[in-house]
Amino acid sequence: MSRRTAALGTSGEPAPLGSADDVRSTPARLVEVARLAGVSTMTVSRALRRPEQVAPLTLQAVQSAVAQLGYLPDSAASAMATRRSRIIAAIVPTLMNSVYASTVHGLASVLRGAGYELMIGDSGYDLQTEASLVRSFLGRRVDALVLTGVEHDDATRELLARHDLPVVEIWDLTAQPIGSVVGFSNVAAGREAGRYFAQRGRRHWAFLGSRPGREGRSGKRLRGLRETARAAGVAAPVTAFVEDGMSASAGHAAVLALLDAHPHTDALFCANDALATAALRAAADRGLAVPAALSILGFGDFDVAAHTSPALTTVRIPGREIGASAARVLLDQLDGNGHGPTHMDLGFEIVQRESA
Amino acid sequence: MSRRTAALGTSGEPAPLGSADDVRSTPARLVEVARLAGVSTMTVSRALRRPEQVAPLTLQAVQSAVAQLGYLPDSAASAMATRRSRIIAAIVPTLMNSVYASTVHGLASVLRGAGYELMIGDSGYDLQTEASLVRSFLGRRVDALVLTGVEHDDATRELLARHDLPVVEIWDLTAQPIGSVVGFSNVAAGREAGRYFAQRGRRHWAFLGSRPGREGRSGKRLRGLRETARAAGVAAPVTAFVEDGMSASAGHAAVLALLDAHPHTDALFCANDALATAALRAAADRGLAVPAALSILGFGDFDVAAHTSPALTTVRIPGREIGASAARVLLDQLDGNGHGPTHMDLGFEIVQRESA
DNA sequence: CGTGCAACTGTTAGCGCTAACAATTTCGAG
DNA sequence: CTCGAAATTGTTAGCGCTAACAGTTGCACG
Repeated sequence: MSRRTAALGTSGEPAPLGSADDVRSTPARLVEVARLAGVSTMTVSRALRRPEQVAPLTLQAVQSAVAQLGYLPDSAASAMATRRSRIIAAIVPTLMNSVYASTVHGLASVLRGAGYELMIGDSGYDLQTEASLVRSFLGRRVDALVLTGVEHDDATRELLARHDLPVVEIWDLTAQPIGSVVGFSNVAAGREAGRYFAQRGRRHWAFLGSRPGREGRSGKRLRGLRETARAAGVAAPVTAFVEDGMSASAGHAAVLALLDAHPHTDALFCANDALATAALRAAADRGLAVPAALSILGFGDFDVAAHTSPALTTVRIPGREIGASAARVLLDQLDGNGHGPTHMDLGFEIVQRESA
Repeated sequence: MSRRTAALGTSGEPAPLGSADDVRSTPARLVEVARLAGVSTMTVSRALRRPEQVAPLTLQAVQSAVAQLGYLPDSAASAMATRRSRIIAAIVPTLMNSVYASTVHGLASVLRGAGYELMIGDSGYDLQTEASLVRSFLGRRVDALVLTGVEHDDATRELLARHDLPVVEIWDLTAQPIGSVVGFSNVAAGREAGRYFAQRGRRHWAFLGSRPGREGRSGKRLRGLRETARAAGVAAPVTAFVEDGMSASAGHAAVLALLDAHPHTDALFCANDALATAALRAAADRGLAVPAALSILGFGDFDVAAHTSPALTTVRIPGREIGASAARVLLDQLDGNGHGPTHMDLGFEIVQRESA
């Protein structure tokens, strides 16, 4: 795993800067299309948005004028007039993680298909950043908002209370949603992890997660694990926490400490696969066979999970489906199909590979 | 690597849907703030955007009115009036790949700091999709555009010619840029890969990439590799292509075929780490020791690269820096600091791990 | 051959903000 | 004091589009 700069390439192609030799004025407006087609602006507007309301000949005239001028409707102006921006915003903790990336992808593809554009913000797992993103998005007059998680800053809640717009929280469930919820039960995932350990005769469980400030998603998974421990009659799981839930080095150190303090540990549930990967290395460092001596169960089914050795057994979350469903829920509400806030549990799945 | 559904969780919390008990009218407008502060709308507008141009007492009155009403400026209206949307759009091939995700992150953080919002589109490596995204973004009147790669559909070029706005192409270099370019030389990267092989005494090179329709980034890397082969006096590299450049299974099959047809191959350069990972498995299937019998060099330094066994030696691209620099280039142009189109070569770096 | 209605097109007003300029106030120098 | 420039505030006129309503036409029907 050594890392060395072997070469730095900055040679290559030359840098002449060509310039367009194409003369053209300012982009066309609706009026100009109208003038060229010999109709009123309103007719052009209609021809573009509800062609069936316009006489075939007129339609044709408008279309050819549009083509000739290369007219592109100004959606900002349209947004002003209709008070609908046709923009939906989503805030995820990070884009670096492929699971959230698939959620975003699911959102974007459904929304784009319905003529909406997606605006993405990444909060870096920070609730204040989230609040400031929400503020900025509301200023942009987005038509709806997708938030990851069910924990939010007071400022966020206040803002959302003032601007009543469809909101969907994803990646978790809650009894007090802001609007709709599309996710899965993190508590149930923790319980299922426990059941998985119990079935395999594991008696000394441990949990590795990010420090639970308030009860975040990681904390809920721990709660579920604890519940199962109680029910199965095994000791309460020992815990280790890291500040930065995605830091491999911090995770590695935390696991070493945990294994030294609790040498009998035979099952470890990690709040995400980045931590699980670190745990794998820590186990190797201590000479523990995985899964023979220690079962390691990850969370998230990150890209890396299939490529570690041993390959990670992990909890898979249907990220893409969450995004797609959230998008559909919002579209339903926006199209006013009478749908109110929705509650969807999309579940999860334990993907068994080698580590547990 | 077996994969089995061990549990499907859909239990958990109940689903009561709370509703806000908070009465409030429509969100506040500039006029209302003005009324409350006892000044004209223009003064409020100024107080918000150029506080130094407003008398301290007035400023205070405005600020308290803003706070009291929870006023959020409508940036859509502002965009209309100023003809600046303060939105910049970026199109990347995919968000699923962490290298593009870091580019997006670099873009977003610099832009957000300057009061711009980023709108993201993923083209799925398809030039027509890119064109339709460009069309949609231009309709949104984005202030500037970031495109990945230097190959574009004619429709894209035509659209951009009509709407003259700052454009930056990233992740490659070219002698005929649309506007600015911030990237690295894919040809040079290929050449460097060859040099790396040559230094290690490899004589039978191979290349695995996506089918080069026109000459894409993958094709350029191959070209560089070929040039070095010629210069180093080794045989031209044998090649294998896959349709979907990210498909592990297709890559796996292609490499098996290649190794069977050319058993002397002792060095393989893959156009990305997903393919390289597949190659690693194919080599194992054929009982080839990596890197002793076969050097495998990847591209991209994906998350997975450090976790394969053997760990992947790969070409690292400064994705985040590309994004951040592209953002700065655009901001410079937008702020009219006299900067014209820019050409930046950010280079790359071979990260030596174990596979080559 | 007038009437009524559907189909189509046009007119008016305004979405919420800001550029550009006009008006007013302030204040120090002379 | 008086005057002019600087500082501060206000007025007017849109940005490019569309909702809402007001024509206008064509045509079936009695």
